[in-house]
Amino acid sequence: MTRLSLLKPAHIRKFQKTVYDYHRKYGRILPWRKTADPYKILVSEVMLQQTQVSRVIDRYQQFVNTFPTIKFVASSSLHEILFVWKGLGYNRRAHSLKRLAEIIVTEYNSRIPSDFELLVNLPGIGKATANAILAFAFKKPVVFIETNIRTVYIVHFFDGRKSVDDNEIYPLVAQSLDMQKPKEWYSALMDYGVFLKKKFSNPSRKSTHYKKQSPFKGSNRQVRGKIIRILVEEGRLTEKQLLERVTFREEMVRTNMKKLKGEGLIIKKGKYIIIG
DNA sequence: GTCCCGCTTA
DNA sequence: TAAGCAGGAC
Repeated sequence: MTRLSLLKPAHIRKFQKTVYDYHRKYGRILPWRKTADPYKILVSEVMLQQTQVSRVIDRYQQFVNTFPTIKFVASSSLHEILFVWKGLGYNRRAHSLKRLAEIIVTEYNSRIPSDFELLVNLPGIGKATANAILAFAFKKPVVFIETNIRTVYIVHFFDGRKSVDDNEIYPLVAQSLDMQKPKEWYSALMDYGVFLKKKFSNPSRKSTHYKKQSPFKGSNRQVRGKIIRILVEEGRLTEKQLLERVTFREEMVRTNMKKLKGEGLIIKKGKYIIIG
């Protein structure tokens, strides 16, 4: 247990200066930082879940060009949405985004809520994403942690520690938060975190939150990904055609088709299987 | 706790 | 070849 729970004001100012100095010199220019549209910021946050910034930039541009407002997402088919999503991975996010859009259009008059409880109850929006939307879209001084933020605090305040829990980090995030400019502060913090990660070879491994992911090759994730990709490209296929195209063990393909059907990502229409 | 995706970088 | 990614749902 650390006893760093209360920081001195001078210490806080010095830390903030370090972060802001880095940001002034090396801060990233990102398309979703140029807009004030909460919808577009929400799209970026969902895309950025477990996905590198460099891979999101083009998809984000393409997505907001294709679907300029949340009404376009709500009224488009999942197939149209997945067509733009293709290659980003975690296809459930695209499904969540469509369901979320339908809820916001029908229940919230097409406006993104600026309330944590309302946001976090939307499909595909958890604690981190809800708070990121509040900070970046509504400039609210919320306290939250994601992987880059975690890295910064572990490096600066837990040097020498082998294991750090998020509950030890939250008070420090709260105390060092720039209440006047939460959007700029969190942008700077994340940019700085990316830098520290390269410099110290992923300090987040010291987090109790850290977890290594299971191998991708031969996994259900790979099979699911392939099923979705082929259906997005071909539009519709019979079960027989799909089994021919997805070159994995037939039993494994059938199992994953059932799961995808259960989740609403694919459906059976007549003799064809199509994107939900 | 496990599962969900696919790409870049080292 | 492996690591890791502006996490979420169950």
